[in-house]
Amino acid sequence: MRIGQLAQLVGVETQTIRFYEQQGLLPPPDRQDNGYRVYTERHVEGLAFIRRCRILGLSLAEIHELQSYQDDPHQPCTAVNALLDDHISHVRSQITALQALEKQLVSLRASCNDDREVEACGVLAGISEGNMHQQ
Amino acid sequence: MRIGQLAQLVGVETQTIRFYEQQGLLPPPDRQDNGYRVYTERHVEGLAFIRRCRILGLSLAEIHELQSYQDDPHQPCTAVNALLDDHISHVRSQITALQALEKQLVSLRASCNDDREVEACGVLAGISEGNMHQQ
DNA sequence: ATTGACCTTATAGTAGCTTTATAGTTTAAA
DNA sequence: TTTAAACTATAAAGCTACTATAAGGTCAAT
Ligand SMILES: [Zn+2]
Ligand SMILES: [Zn+2]
Ligand SMILES: [Zn+2]
Ligand SMILES: [Zn+2]
Repeated sequence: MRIGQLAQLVGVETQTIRFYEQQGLLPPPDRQDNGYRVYTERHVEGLAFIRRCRILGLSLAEIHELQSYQDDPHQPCTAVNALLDDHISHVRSQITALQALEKQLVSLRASCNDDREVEACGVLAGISEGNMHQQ
Repeated sequence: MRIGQLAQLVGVETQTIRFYEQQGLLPPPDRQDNGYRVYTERHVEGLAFIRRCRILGLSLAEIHELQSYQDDPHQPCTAVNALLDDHISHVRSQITALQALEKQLVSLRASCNDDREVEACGVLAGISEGNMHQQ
């Protein structure tokens, strides 16, 4: 199968596939005489794996790490589990930070109703005053 | 005041100040004969405003928009409030997405205890199987 | 005279693609 | 058969918000 078919099958753009190949996440496929890439079922699986990892928010580096574990299937899987644990705590701290941010934004927004002039806008005043606690 | 003093006062790096100037967020200051930038109190306020906006998660484009409102102080402030509302809903949708993600990751993690081989790792199997719903 | 701290510009790197430019190949319609 | 659409290729730039590096000019003190 050629790159366009693979792209459609997995639901990515062709450039993304070339990009993953360039980044070492997808093995370089064979080429036809005209230089066109030829993909196999293993590439479909590999690409789908990458995409599902991306949907889970894993970075390309983390995906690369997972792949290296897959290449050595008789190791204990503690490292895989640890990678996921790290990622989960990463996601959790993002959530916490965003929730604090939301609170701050909502209280800022509450300091203005509409029907004012910019000059007297509670939002702009709130930002300009700067009695904010970081983070 | 020169760029280093401004940087220290507001708590950013000098390159960041030049970057904001280049991006049109901070007005170009006067120069000494030797080419050194000379800043005034207005630059201090302007830079502090930018930084507080950044802490609130506003993009440079959004900050630029806010500045354009400030330049026209007798307009009604509805646009300012609307910008903040948009930003809040943006933040909220990020939170929602991350919470869904966390749930997915936690359930994936629960499908493996340690003490398995990579071959049998519940996490890797869970990703490879691909019975995930997007987003 | 030379060290060190400061300033200048220009350029590249970060993440994960997307977009653009330019060009060659295949396939189908006219 | 010609030609146009659709596909492929590579290389390079663009996106965000900086950060880092390089190579050099300026200034005060030693
Ligand atoms: Zn992660
Ligand atoms: Zn307002
Ligand atoms: Zn926003
Ligand atoms: Zn496991």
